[in-house]
Amino acid sequence: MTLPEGNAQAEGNALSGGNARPDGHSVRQGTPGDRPPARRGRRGGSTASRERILDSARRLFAEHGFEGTSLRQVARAAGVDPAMVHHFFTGKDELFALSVELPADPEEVLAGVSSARPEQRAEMIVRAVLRLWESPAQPSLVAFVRGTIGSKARTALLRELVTRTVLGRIIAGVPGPPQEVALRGDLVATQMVGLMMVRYVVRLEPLASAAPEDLVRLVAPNVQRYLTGELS
Amino acid sequence: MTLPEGNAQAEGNALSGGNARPDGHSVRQGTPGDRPPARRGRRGGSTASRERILDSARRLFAEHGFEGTSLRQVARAAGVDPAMVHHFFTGKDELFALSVELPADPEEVLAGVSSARPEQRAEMIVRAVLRLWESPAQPSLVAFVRGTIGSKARTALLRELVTRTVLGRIIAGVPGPPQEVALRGDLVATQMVGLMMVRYVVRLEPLASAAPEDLVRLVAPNVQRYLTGELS
DNA sequence: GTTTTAATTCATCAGGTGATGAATTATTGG
DNA sequence: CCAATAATTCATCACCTGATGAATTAAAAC
Repeated sequence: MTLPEGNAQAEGNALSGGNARPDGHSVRQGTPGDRPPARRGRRGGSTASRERILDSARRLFAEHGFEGTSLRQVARAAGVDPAMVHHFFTGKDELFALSVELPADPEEVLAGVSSARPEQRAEMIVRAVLRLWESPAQPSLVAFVRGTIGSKARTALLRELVTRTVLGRIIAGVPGPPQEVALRGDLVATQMVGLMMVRYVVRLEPLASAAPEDLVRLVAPNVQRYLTGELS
Repeated sequence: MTLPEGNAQAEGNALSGGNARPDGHSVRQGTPGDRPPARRGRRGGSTASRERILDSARRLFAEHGFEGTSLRQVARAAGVDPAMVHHFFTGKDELFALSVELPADPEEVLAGVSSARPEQRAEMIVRAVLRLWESPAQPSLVAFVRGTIGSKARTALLRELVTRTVLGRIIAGVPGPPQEVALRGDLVATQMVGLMMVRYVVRLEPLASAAPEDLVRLVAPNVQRYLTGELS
């Protein structure tokens, strides 16, 4: 339960293997399974380390959450020295923020939603959310959820983000007293959050494998009721 | 962001403060703010340490998740030596399991649901879930969610648990082909999970403060559609 | 009243953590 | 060609982690 399945994927990088070591610094005789100690200094060719670190961070944060992921794990998965993480990023917080920051602008994802007539909005919302989560941003989003839910402080940030940048667009122009409209927005959030959690995080079958179009058909009517329907 | 707000609540426990220390073991001169080093040996009076540890564990797991919580934090919050945690529990895993294990038997919570006619089941489900989460079990449940979502492995356990002990009871007797019925169950899960997340974990307002009866009125119809309604 | 058992603390271990500063090597600009 | 800059690794630091074994004290059992 505690072991984080260390698959280091040691990345060959076969350059001219100069084993010459003129200074007897310290031969570092690790267990015989170690790879040779990786020449120092800048490498030739393309220099993709920064991106590799971000990719690994995304994957690991998504699997183990923020505190469950160490910088050394990230570095190992990226085939890179741990100090590189600090070379490219100021620390774990920045790394988390950059690998996990909302990988899509809500403004863009919900484009058109707030200008559509409220009576047709639900389908647009469901479709937009599914399109986002089916995109390459999915690992980042799962990471975002995992890292965010795990801590009370970060959950508070999420609350602010959702309230201010998402819900506002969803309920814009919905008729009714403000309190009631705000509640409608929360109810929509209820359904959408549950959909994301069950499909992408917990992955309940058969829903996790259902076709997006089917889900729109199934879920949108309920969302529409929350938005503009009778709440008797 | 990293500091876990160390409120140790140092618990007075004013017994006869014997500062006598016949053996010069090692005087342990900490920073002057330390409380005196707490006589050894068994204490008189009631012996509630085990429960205090479990309480603190629940609170901290709920706030910081599994890996975000250390045994020493738990011990400090409980006003107890860290070794006590290992005295009462075999390790962090057992502590987590015991402080966080589903604090209510699903069989009991969903009592009657599977024997009720499917057409009336939704209201019972919503009501049962809300009753559970409004009960004293709420902190444990939040802890369960936080600790569970934070790791892929534990999420898999959650998936099994939900599939086998919850969804089965919910969809028992619902007419239709098995695949479709299973999908209905997942859709219900979608709505209920979202409700719990938004109301109790993320705490979006005004929904977080709404009266349970209002929520039943608002949410149950949507759940009923998933269970037995037209899924056009 | 003595023995057994349980609760409590202390000291310590081996290892992991995030972070830093220096050394080494390549690329890039002049 | 040479200087500046960036990428990479190494060797650490101070600290925190989960865990263990022994010592001390009280309560329970007899």
